[in-house]
Amino acid sequence: MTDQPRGAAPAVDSVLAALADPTRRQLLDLLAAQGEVTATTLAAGVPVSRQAVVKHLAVLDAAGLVSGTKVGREVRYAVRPAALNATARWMAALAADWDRRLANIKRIAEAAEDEARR
Amino acid sequence: MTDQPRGAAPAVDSVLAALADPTRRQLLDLLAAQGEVTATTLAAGVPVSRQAVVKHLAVLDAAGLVSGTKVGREVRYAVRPAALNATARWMAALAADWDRRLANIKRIAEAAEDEARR
DNA sequence: ATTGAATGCAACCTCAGAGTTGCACATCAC
DNA sequence: GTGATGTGCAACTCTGAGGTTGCATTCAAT
Repeated sequence: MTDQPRGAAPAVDSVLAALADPTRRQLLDLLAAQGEVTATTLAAGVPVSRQAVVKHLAVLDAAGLVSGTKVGREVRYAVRPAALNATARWMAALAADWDRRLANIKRIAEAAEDEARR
Repeated sequence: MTDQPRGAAPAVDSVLAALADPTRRQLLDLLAAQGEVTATTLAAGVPVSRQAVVKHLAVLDAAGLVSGTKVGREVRYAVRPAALNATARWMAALAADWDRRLANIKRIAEAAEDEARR
């Protein structure tokens, strides 16, 4: 039931859901600061277990916000700005659309008021 | 609890949490399309009860995305683009910051590689 | 080959929030 | 006034996300 009106809408859905969690935002911050690190390393900088971090990284990965690269026996995660950029643009477009519609509605309302005033 | 930071600080936190729910996004869409409507009217265009809609509107209101105006015995809700705009800007800035950090990290990594190559 | 450290998988627990129903309280229309 | 319509409040259910623990597995290193 998750239809998105805009055709090119990527996974705005999942990006928003991913960003809604504060722990995940913190993880993204750590990732952006440290570049490529493993889930175990990240777990040290966050008040949850490694497993929880892994789950969060899976969500972020599904949203396209991070990517994992297997290097030997460990997995290095890194942040990917593309999906965030896309969502930011989507959001800005949505805000503009609201503005447009509101202006239109206001215009109609004022016209109706003039009509009634006569 | 839910104190409303009037004016600037739009609590990106609560905006993201509010937008994470698909039903709330749908409600925002309906609101943007119809201008000022009541919760009862909105409930007709969404597959949940009026009470559920009221709760969602409360969340959206706390995030600054909508505002309710009491007119007689009914409450007209309308969309407010400001908070969304602010969040979009925040997100774009965050993406830019990630880009900056990633570029920096890449530079450092390449320098280290050169160092090791000698 | 064995040992140690890292990841992956799975079962389990807990609680916030999405949704419902029922009823009391306003408010408009007559 | 009375009746009808709309809103607000409260109790309740229930699913899923966030978190934990335990163990199996993989890989590097000596």
